[in-house]
Amino acid sequence: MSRVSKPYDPKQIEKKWQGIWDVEKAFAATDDYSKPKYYALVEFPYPSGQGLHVGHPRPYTALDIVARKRRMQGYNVLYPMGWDAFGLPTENYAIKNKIHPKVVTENNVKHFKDQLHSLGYSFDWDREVNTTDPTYYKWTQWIFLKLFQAGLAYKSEMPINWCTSCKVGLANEEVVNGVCERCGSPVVRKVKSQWMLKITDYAEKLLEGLKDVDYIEKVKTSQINWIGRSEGAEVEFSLKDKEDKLVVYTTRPDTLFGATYMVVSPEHPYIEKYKDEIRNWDEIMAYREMAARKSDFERTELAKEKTGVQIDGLSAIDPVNGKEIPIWISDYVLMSYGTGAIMAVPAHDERDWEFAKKFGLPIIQVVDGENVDVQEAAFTDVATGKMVNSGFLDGMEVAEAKRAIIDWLAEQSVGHRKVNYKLRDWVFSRQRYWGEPIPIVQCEKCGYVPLSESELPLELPEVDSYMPTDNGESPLAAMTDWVNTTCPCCGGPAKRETDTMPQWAGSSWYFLRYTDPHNDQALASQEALDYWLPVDWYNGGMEHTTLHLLYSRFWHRFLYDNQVVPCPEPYQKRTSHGMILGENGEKMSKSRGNVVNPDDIVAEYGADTLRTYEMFIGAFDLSASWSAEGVRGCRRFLDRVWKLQDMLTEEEGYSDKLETKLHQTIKKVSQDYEALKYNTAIAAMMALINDFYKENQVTRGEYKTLLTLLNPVAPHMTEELWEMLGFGGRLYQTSWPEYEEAKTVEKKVEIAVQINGKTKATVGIDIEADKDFVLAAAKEALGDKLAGNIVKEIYVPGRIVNFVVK
RNA sequence: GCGGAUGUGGCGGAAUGGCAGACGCAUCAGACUCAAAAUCUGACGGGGGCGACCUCGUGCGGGUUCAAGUCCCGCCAUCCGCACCA
Repeated sequence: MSRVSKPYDPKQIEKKWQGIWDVEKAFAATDDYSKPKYYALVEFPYPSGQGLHVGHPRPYTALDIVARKRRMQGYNVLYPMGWDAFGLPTENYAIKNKIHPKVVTENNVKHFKDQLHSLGYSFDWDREVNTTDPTYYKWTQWIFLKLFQAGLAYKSEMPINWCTSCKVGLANEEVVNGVCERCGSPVVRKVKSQWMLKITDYAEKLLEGLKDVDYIEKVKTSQINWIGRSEGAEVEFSLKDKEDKLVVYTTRPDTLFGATYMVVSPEHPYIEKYKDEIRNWDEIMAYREMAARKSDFERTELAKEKTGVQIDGLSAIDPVNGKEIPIWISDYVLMSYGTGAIMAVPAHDERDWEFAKKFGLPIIQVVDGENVDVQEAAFTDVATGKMVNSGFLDGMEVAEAKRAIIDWLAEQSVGHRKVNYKLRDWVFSRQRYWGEPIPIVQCEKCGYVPLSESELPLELPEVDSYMPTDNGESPLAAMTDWVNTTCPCCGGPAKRETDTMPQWAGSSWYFLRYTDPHNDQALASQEALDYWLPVDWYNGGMEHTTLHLLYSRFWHRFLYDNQVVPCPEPYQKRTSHGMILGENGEKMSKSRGNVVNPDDIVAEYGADTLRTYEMFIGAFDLSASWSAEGVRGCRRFLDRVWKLQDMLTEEEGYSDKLETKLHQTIKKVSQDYEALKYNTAIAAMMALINDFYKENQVTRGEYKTLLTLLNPVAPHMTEELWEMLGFGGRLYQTSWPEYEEAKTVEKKVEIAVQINGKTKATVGIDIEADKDFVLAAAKEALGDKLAGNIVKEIYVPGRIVNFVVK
């Protein structure tokens, strides 16, 4: 009892246990497929030159807790880690410092791995993957070939950001306020032929698949909105005195009688086609050039002043009433959504209304409602309005009118029902060096020809310069002896594709590789895929909710359709973590000077403290600000757990006084670990040890339970205590503690006694007490305060009594 | 603009519609110490009262309910993403 423990020394303890776990291969997933499996996954990091950020350990610790708990519950757990190592920053660093990106990557990976290792994660390091490893990207290329063969990869003219001074293509991120980040010169959109993946063919399947998975609601909503399914109609407007039709997509075909003009995107092909008949060509070209300088985001901003130019020389005919209406160009219409042309109904669409007001175009009301004046504001309510000025639609409700007009359009062969998606095809080409080569050659005779599987991996050649060439081609284009090859089809001369794949490629299937990472015959064996898939729990950042999550679901679904993987959806459950901000509540960044390095925290307080703090910092799915004081508080908690050994008694069971509390804590911690509520789980353990301190004693049974519950959060110190105190075996191999529901219930409770909902007294009762007894006790407790007529008596067992008094 | 979220003490944050502020931090007081640190114990939303107590209080304005931080309607403010950063 009076023994004084040696001080808690995380540095020595953590190193010791990390070594033991490595030697014992404590956390290796086994290939014993008869055991129940659990696949926990966190997004693998991009190994940047800055090293680990304190944001990384948040999700890694959270799922480490789940993985460790599952192992203690008898599961065969797969909790892997790897490197998403292709990418722009590495390439830019390599260019600047004249070091091969492969070397930069190797160094960064080593640094990251050391850092992660020092945090004691239970990753199965034997299954580490790296997207830049040719034995890995062989299969990335293999999947691309499958997509190509299925007709889902195609070439298309797409705009890239083009720096007018550097003469290179830029990523969106490298364009700041319309100018090049490096040199400050204007950036324009330049059209280039690029590889595209037809993710739009999978829009419906990707939407459907969401019904069967357990994603947190906001993630599901984001995916649904990103896919952006809408139902409407495609309508053909004839060009006056021309054969061609101008096709528009609209969700409001019911308002066709109100169309007073049309707007096409400045890039619309008809502008070129009818060049000779356009009388204000110079004006049109000037506008187009201006639009090319803006991003889609800037172009479609509603708040901004509308701009546009009427095409002088072309006009359209409204199919419902034969009226001739003018055609304008404006930058808020994008070629990438719908058909690149819209019919404008200013009376019932806000953007059209603003445009019409600015340029004095007519506004014709076709839906009527109460107190509606379309000259004052657009009327967009579809639920209550009735059709007017619309010929045969007059008097119908909007929904009814939609159906009627679509039927009519179909009868007249000038339109049809159409489902449209906001989702756009995936631009899969990058004019960069540090990415997977696209395994395609272009032959003059045979066109685009895929390499055969036996030629994979197509490795990146060594080049002298990683700079993109000044004609917008990838650096690979300068490697003539690599580029010039023979056609696998006809044996004639051919050229290799010089664009590389985007970083998204490698990360779209990495979770499959973890199941069987060393397989050289397939991306993974059928048995491994059948056993491990789907991923049971995948956690990642909100910033990956739309792109990465959707891209990887797309690839997975495609592989399922091709019988490569056993299930249609890759992830059974998806959660998201919040960001960790600086002490000042702002995003951590070098320029703000508020960056915290996890290494410093480990050195000063230990990995267990860092892990505990990051879990305690706040609600897991919300952003939270760093607090140096808060870190110290968590270290103090661990110190208090450590010093409990001085209060240890010989008893193996729970003390009578704390038995209920122990059962409650086991229940609370077990449930909270599953529900992303790590902060309240830790709070519950803090409250428990506060009770031990009050009693100034802890039994062996109680201490064992506490150490087991805390082990997933603070694995090193709990394992050390377990060994020191001779609790037997390894803590990581111990089973998870059980609780009895009946023993979590407090026998005596204090309940609130209210009058008209305001608490006036409290009364201690036995939980078993019946209603009449409790009401009587409550009345007694209130005494004189209970005056007037009791209208109603409410008793919520174990909670509250409320008297409604008049 | 489109989409997603958030708003509770001095601070981070707890609260299946049922006693708002668990747990932690900071602060203050006490114990220990020659002293400090560390540690242990206690107090800790605002206003009022010597006091058992009273009263106000969860961004703002309404509403539903015996009872609202929680549900509904309307605002305000802040943060994040937007397809070539990952």
